[in-house]
Amino acid sequence: MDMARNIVSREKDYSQWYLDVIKAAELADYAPVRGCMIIRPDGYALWEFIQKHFDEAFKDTGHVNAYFPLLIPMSFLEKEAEHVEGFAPECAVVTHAGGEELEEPLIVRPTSETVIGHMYSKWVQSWRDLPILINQWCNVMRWEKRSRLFLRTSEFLWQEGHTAHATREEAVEETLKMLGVYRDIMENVLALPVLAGEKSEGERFPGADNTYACEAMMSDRKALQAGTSHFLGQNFARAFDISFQNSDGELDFAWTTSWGVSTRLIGAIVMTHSDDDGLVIPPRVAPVKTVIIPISPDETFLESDLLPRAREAQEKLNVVLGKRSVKIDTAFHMRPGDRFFANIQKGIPLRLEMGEKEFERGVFQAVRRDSGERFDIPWEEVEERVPRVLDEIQNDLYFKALEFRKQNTFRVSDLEGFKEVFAARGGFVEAFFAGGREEEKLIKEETGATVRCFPMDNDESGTCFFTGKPGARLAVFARSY
RNA sequence: CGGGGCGUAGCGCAGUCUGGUUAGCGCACCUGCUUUGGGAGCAGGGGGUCGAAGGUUCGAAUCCUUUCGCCCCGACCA
Repeated sequence: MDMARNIVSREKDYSQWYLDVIKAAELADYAPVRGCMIIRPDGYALWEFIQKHFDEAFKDTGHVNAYFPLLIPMSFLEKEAEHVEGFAPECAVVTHAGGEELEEPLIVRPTSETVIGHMYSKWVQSWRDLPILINQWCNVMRWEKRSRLFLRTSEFLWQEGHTAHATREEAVEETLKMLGVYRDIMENVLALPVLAGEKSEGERFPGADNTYACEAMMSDRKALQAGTSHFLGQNFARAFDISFQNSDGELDFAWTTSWGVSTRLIGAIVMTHSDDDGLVIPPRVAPVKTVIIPISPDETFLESDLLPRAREAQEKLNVVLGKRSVKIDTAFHMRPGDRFFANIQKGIPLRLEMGEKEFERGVFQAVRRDSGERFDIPWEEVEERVPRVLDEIQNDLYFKALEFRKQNTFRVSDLEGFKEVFAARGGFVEAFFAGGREEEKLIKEETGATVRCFPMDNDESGTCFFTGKPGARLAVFARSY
């Protein structure tokens, strides 16, 4: 297949490739305001599908949606010491409104722990009021010095879950449960293999006792934090006075959690699955799962034979794959080559092409976006075969990404081996690590790599590669976005 | 916030050093004809206050000053 002429190769310039893919697929565009982006219809449709899967899972685990305001009194932020320190530098502040200077400046929310904490303190009096399990879908703003479409923009869309519990155990369980929900959807729906684990001290959410994250490897071997779940202890409950009377009649502070995934996931999909021809979307999140492309120079033949066939297949497939998931390409003003490329760059998982030759044989020529593989699907088998092929694509994308991660994950036991990996092509490095903030900083200065997480499903321990201390936990290091 | 690069048609660029026709090329767009199974061909056409402001000059896309914006690379972050 010819190289796409509007997309630079990954080999040549990875970050330009990323931007080219997004542009070619019409996912996003730059906004007139620095650091902000426009999410175009195809990008937004992808976000809606991502949202749909997460939202279902939140509701299945007992959460409900609500909405809290965009503007937060500046003083709220200041109630939690670490929180203000972490977020103040990147807050946008509203000082004027209605033509007058405000008595108290308002910040545009960078996250909502503070307002939500304020409200929870009103809503909670008794242990019977707990747990509170609320999620909100909204935009947030964190002023960024350097932005990148989907990965880091000043304004972004996300979901933030905020829960309050009567006991520490329950809150910890919630934190880990939601991490598991994230992992499940990322792997099974977005086809992103992720490492779920605990963050290091230096990477912790400002104000949290503990932060957990799902870390994914992009196709340039760098890590991307795809979602986080925080155990906030009683820090915010103390700051906002979320107190309640327990069943013994004693006053206690609630235990809270928060967890979020954002439009960054779109960036993760792009950088995990796409290739030099453009976007590749895993079928389960693809707004358009299959496109039918009737091809003929003969208008009469198109109208009387090809299009009716195409519509028939579309209707049948929409029943099995979901409403509106099959599109018919009717861009007949374009030449066939242009039409193929347009659909390739859009990342549509499967194309069903049909011209005179296929028509005579009663088949579609199916072409997989991920592998380029072609094969015939007889008309009468469409409903049965297409979903199966889409499942195969979904599966193959996941395992291909998993295999890539495995191939680029290295176990090291000393600093020398550690440096070698990052001096070469980079990747994930597994090493026993017992250092703190200082050691992390030194490692970052020397190699650019940071602790991505201490993976959950690993209870090995060994000698720290950096400090030589025994009994160290296994950490995964990488350069990251 | 530091380093680098760039602002000329929707996109990509040339022209700027060395000021001087009516500011040009490719792609895209519009019209017509011929085409049509993996990025078509021919012909015609539309589209620009050369990022902005000030200055030098008979004359500025080009020189000077100021300014705004964007992209890339680093430090900080979902």
